[in-house]
Amino acid sequence: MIEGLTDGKGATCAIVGVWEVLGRRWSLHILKNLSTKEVIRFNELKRSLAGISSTVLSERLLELEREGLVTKKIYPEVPPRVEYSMTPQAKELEVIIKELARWAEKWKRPAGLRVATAATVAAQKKSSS
Amino acid sequence: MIEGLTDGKGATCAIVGVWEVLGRRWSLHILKNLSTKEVIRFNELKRSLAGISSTVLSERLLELEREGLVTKKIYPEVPPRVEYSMTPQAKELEVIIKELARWAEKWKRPAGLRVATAATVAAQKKSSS
DNA sequence: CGGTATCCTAGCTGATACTG
DNA sequence: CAGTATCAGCTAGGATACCG
Repeated sequence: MIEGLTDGKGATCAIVGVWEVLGRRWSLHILKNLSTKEVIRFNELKRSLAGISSTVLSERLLELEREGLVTKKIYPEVPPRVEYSMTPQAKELEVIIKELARWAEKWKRPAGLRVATAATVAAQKKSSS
Repeated sequence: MIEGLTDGKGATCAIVGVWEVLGRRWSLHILKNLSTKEVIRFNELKRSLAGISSTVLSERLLELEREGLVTKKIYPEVPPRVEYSMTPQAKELEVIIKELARWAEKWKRPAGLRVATAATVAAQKKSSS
């Protein structure tokens, strides 16, 4: 039984908030890139995420900040400088994500190899009847 | 540095496939409900997920099956019976999700309490200059 | 019972343009 | 540099209807 999700009563769901944010496109990649340096600036981050737009990056960062995973430090200079970094909370999360990555690696099936699906099973039964 | 994601080279990304599936709505809840019983039938599962439609449940289950997290067993009876269950792979994942849940619980901030955001920080600097 | 087929909509996403 | 504003396209998700 997985804790942290409701039993259908609509209660707490501690996971759900983070899950929604992390499930969004780019979130995980942003976190990954943040984990490579202590601090990182907006455009530096953007360059490292080939294909992301300022709009989306900015939005993702805001969401991550709201979830307490990212800290933003603004230097009131011209030109402006903003540095992003991971919070301790995010660093703990990183550990779990690494486990997840290990899990994914462990179970990764070679591309093209498919397990027998229910459809396959059904077909077998049908042809043998 | 989080492993399992590309370095921007477009390579492996073992996590990404699962992540896309798990990030979708209901996926986690389906997994949770599967974890409460050895096997579960379609409509039983549907009833336990108040609000989900057959369309989406079916879709999610197919995705989870493709990711190797769910097994489907079809009994060629009338009326048809289909049983879903978690794979060993999914049971290992469950452990990680529990850790994630513990993490979420640990860092959960009481509703309504907000950390100082960058906007707040900027405002403070501005008013003090 | 256990789905698929179809359609519709909200929201995410990204491109473009602009600003302090 | 570090964003926002605006708009357009697409897709995920859900409602409904139907089928083996």
